[in-house]
Amino acid sequence: MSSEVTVTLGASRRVVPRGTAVRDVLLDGNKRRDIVAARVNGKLVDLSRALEEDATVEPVTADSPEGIDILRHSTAHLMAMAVQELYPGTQVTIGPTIEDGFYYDFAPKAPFTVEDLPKIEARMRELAKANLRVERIEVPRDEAIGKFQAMGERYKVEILQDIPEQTVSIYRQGEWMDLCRGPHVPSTGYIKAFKLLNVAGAYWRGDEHNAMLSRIYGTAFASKEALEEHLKLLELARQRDHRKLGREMGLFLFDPLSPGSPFFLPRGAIVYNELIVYMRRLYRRYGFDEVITPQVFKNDLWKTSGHWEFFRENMFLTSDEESAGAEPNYAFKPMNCPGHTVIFAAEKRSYRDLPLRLADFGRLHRNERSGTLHGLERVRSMAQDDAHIFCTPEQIESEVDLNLRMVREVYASLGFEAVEFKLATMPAEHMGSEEQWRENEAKLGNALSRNGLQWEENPGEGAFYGPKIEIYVPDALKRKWQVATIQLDYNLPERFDLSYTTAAGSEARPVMIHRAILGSLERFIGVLIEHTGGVFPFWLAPEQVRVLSLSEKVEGYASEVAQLVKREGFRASADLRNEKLGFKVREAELGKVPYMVVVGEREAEARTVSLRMLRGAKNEAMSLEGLVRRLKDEPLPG
RNA sequence: GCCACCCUAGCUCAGUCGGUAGAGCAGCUGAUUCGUAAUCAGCAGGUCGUCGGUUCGAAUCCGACGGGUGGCUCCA
Repeated sequence: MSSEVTVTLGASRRVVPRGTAVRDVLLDGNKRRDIVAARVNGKLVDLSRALEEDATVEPVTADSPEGIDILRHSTAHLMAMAVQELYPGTQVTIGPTIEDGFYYDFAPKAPFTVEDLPKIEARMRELAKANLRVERIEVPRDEAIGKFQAMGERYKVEILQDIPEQTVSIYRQGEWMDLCRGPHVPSTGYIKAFKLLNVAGAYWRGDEHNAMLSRIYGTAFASKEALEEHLKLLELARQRDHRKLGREMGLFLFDPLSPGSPFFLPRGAIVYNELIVYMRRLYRRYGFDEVITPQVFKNDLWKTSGHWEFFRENMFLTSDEESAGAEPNYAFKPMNCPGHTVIFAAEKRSYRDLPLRLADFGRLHRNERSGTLHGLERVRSMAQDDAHIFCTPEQIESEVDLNLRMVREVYASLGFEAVEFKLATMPAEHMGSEEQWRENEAKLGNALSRNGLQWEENPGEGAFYGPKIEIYVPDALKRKWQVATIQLDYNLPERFDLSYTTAAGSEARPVMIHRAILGSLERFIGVLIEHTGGVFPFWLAPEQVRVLSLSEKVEGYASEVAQLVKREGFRASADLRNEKLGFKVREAELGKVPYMVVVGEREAEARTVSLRMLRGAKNEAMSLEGLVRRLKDEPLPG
């Protein structure tokens, strides 16, 4: 074995003694704090890592995606160190980086509160200033177990026991150490721009049967400026919160008398109904038939469907006189599917009837746990643009394709770019055989790939009756919400003993596909508000045109213009109040009315209007016919 | 449901050490008749989320409950 190794650094190549630290070839004596780690033969390593073989070495800077991740992870360690110093007896668990930051879960003697954060932050700053060396130590796994056991860190011991490798790495800074894969920044002085954001409860390993830990969220950036910018962005996102905009724009409200169930006000109901109108147009084109089905069903239906066994916790139960004060004998529907099987089974079906696509905007009620409710994005009362497709096994692929096309059309026309596709696979609690599940998962995965869509697996997240394609879009704070879904189901047809007559005259079992494109209209509207900042496309705007009169003298003309626009089928109003124009413009801007039509004596005289578009600085004079033409030219999707 | 926090006028928020509440906006009334993001003045509006406790006295301290916020979990 040679005592030297060849290092490739960009275009140059050098020979250095074996065991030379990455830092020495990369920094060459320069004090550069922007390089936090290195990539050696493609693997991320510490700057202190010794080169033991020929290698290509690349610097990882703090502002690169990998670099910022390392910086945040090191910040999480710094936080854990500060916490354990300040609160002796607190155990550490895990502290990963997440999008835009990091968190660390602790098992403290008493849960942390936000008041603890400044103190922890202050200690972190001291520790950063001390510029402690961050050292990687590799030890046999069993030795590490003994070490952490001695430290009383039973969560770390549990983690170690699940690690298959015989050697593990520990990172030490000062007296403090933590089990960690690394890499990390060379010393705590690298950590300059960070902030602790909030505290939250979190179960150990995400399982509610386990202990409740105390989680602290924070973030770190390569520079103070980048941190400031991020905090500003968070603030802007809060401005776009659909709950805030919904109240300000008069779209909906919530009342403690029905927690988690929105009241859509006249303006919000317009958005709601226009979305339904849009979907109905698509249904005609894509071949769906709309049905209207009951709100409550006897328990027998839910017992047959499996909801009684798998979904009862989430159902609102109710009774009629037959229950005679005993157990509730009815339940509000949480899903439309069982009701649709009733329609399918009501007639003798033939292969000629398939695919049968039944769409339903029926209201659904789900008793979601109180802590999960979140504005319009998680509600207890909702309607979906729901449909169930009954088809032959051979039709599955073309039906899934049809719905994927529909998903793409809808999200493209509404301007959503960040759409994520996932394939949710068999959950622990499920109906049907594993073999059937795997086969169906493959079918959905193939459909996604066939349609040229990027997708990831979401293991164990399928519905209890089948695997599903889930489509996610983000809200203002980048939280991802599932909107559309396409689910394969062999189980309900089995449970309801559904059948159709084949061409050969035999009886066969249909397959059901559950699907929604917008998903819950409530959630979709919530996400749409945040996506658009409340500035809806023209066709969805609750108020499309507002005529602003300049003075009492033109009241009549202003009303006439508004009437004309209304007769043409647009949602319009006239602001005839005795207010200054600037004030009326301001209110229309805040109300996000796309067309502001200003009329004064000049316009009344010439029978014209002065058009000001929302967020548009200049105004345009035009005839009444010109205005109507402009409105009619506004695009309508579908 | 669990952990932390919050709840004062329709909305956004002040309210010191425990001494029975205050602003801006919105609303109402009046004046102003106005050219592209806030005209002026006056009036009215609150059992301080609810219930209980501590105290001579509670918006303020403690507890329970309700609702909400951020997470966990669940899920469209």
